[in-house]
Amino acid sequence: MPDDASISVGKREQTKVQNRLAILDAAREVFGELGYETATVRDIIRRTGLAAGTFYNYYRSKEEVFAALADDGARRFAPILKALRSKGNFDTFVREAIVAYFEFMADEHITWAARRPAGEPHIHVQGETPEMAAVFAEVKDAIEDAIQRGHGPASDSEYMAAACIAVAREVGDKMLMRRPIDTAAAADFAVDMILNGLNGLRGAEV
Amino acid sequence: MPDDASISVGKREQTKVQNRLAILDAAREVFGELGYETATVRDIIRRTGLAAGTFYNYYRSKEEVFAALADDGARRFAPILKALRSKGNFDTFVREAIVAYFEFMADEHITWAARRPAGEPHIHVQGETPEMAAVFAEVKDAIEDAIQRGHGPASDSEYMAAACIAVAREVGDKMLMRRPIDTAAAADFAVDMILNGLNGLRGAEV
Amino acid sequence: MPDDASISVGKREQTKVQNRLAILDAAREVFGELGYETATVRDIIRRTGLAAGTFYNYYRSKEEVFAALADDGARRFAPILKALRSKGNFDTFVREAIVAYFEFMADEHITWAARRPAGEPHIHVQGETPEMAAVFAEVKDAIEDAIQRGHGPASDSEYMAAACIAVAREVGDKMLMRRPIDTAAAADFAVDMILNGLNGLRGAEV
Amino acid sequence: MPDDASISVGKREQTKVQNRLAILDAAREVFGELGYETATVRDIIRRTGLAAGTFYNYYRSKEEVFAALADDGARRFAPILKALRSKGNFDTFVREAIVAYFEFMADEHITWAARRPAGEPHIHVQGETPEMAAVFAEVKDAIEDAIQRGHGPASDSEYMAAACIAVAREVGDKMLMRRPIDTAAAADFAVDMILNGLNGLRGAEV
DNA sequence: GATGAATGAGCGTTCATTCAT
DNA sequence: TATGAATGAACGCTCATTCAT
Repeated sequence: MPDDASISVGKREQTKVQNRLAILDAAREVFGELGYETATVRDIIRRTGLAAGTFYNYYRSKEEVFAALADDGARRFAPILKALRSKGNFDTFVREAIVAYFEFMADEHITWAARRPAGEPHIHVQGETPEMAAVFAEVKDAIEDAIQRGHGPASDSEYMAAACIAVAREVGDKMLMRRPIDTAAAADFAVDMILNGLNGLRGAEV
Repeated sequence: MPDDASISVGKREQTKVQNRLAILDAAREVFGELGYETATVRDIIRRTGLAAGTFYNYYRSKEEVFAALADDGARRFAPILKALRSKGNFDTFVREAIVAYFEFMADEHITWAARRPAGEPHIHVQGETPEMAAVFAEVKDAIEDAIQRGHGPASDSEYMAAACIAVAREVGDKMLMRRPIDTAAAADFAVDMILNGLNGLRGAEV
Repeated sequence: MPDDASISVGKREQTKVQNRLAILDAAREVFGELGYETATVRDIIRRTGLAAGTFYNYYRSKEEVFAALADDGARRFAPILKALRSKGNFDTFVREAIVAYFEFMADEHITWAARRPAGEPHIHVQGETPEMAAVFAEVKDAIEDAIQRGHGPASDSEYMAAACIAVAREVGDKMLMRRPIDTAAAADFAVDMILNGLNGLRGAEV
Repeated sequence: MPDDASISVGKREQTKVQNRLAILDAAREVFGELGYETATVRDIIRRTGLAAGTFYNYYRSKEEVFAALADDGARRFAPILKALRSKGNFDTFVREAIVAYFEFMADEHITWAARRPAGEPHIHVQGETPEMAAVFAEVKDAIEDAIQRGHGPASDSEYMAAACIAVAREVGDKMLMRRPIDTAAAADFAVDMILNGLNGLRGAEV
């Protein structure tokens, strides 16, 4: 028996975390490929190679895996964002939040940028992956927060937050579909767009 | 067999178009109420009062009705949009497109603004109704078109279109959830946001 | 086309009633063999040879077929019993009720006397078939009714009804297991037992 | 390893019997609360706090625990009954057997009188608890035995035993549902009913 | 012997789709 | 063509049972 027994873990625990991860990974993929609604628990377990019943040793439902995934994403992104909220002016905050968001997406995208079943009427569903949704919600909170604390323009704050998020999200999505993925350029664009609109971008007019 | 069959379209043809319409109407309602994913063919035919099999004489699947609905929406909105493309400068075009879009949405929204299954992890799915999706695509085409013909700022046109659309869509969605529905205010906001960004909206800064 | 079309029925209707009957028959058998609790919807449909989904075109659940079966049994036995309630004294009533009950059982028993899975701890479950249960309830009502109307001995009527039923049921069960089935003898025994007890039966004592 | 292992049964043996008892107790409760059919092995082990697999070190199936429970009940009741068989005449035997049976039931009933799932088509299933079933079987044996040894009336002994048991069982069941539980009154009734029938009970006739 | 995760059959049910009428 | 019952795959989920630890 090894004397480092204290740091080792039983094989059982090992396979347990492996399985849990396998399910999470499979779920991430499946949600990404099929969308939350379409995805089924069976799709997920099928992909893990585990038995049907095993899924329920880890999660009680599709909703629950989804939540787990979302928590995970949020947990990892939240501190990044939180660090930004306090310092600097609004413009800076926006820029840094966008940059953080885009980089986070770029890091993670391999998983969730997966193809969609082509022919389907998928209608522009963004951030379908739970992590994305969670990250998205974080960004949104941050922006609304900033706006409400007066660090942003005094306009219809709900519309503003919605618009900012929308731009970040869409541009982020497009960014991920290009090769190479250029987060800096995308962030530049998104920030300009958010802060100054199209007119801030243009050299030539009609 | 009635002898007046000769003076009009055959009864057959009549009921044929009636049925087709009934299915489309039912589908619109059902998609609006349940969402595309959740809606089932059964839900649709149930609402028509027709027999299950009859559905398949008109459409081969849920996807197909969806597409038909989308075509319909697009067909009705396209001319509106087309009228705008030629005249005026880009700013005007954007404003008018947005206004047209918002008004179209407001007119139609009764159908598709219907409740969503509340507790669900719904994640920002916009334009769930086929007409909306189609209208959306039209707007997008128009913007990209304008941009590419030089009637807009010379920047990354894909990002630009995406961003414009994103703002229009999100703000439009939010608009529909308020009472009263104020398309003018929403359009003002969206246009300002698109053209000048947050800084164009603000009086006070940090 | 036959001119007696008015009395014929479409082939569809025909198979519909056939299927409904097939399901009822299968259900009766299955309940008889497995018991209500153990029986599954799938057991029932499996026996019909129909597809799984077909069951649900006829009944919404196991409970519902059960109820249908019970209704059927009760409907057929109730008039027999009702005819007895008014006339005669209590002894006569008891005798005739028992006779009616036993004969009814004997007529129907082929279905529900079916074997039970031998090794199971089945614990003396009588009348497991819905028809039986229904018939039983009828008998019970009749007896309680008679007792309460004073046509019976003034004792604890609940105990009395329970005891009468118990004897009828048990003796009836045993009767069905013998060959040939002798309803007269069984009825004689049961009536004597109910009216006079063991001492009424005996010639010799210890 | 403790050196006091020698002075008592091994710890192993101790926990072994403890576990066995825990399972039996849990099973008794569960059967009482849920009924034999509805109860699952999982229900039983859940209640013991033991691991799922442990169950199978003691019993191979639900049926087996049931049998064990029944044996237990029978084992405890058998001597009581046996004491009665030899002495006295048949009437006395019947009375004493019934009294013993009713008192045994009343003593134990806390466990197995537990609620049944109310709305269910439960159909008069008696003696659902294994002990009850076993005790019941004992009584039945005793009666048949007495009858066959000539200590009872010379009639159809199978019918007689069945009828006696039936009365005892039903009246016993009803007795347990009343408050206060009056074993004496119930026994009086049952004995009169068994020995003299309804006519033995009655003051007034039709 | 105790553990408890894995297994996979099976359950009730819904659904898209077919096809005889 | 319309009908609507039949079909059977698939779904979410539970369960008895096994077996590596």
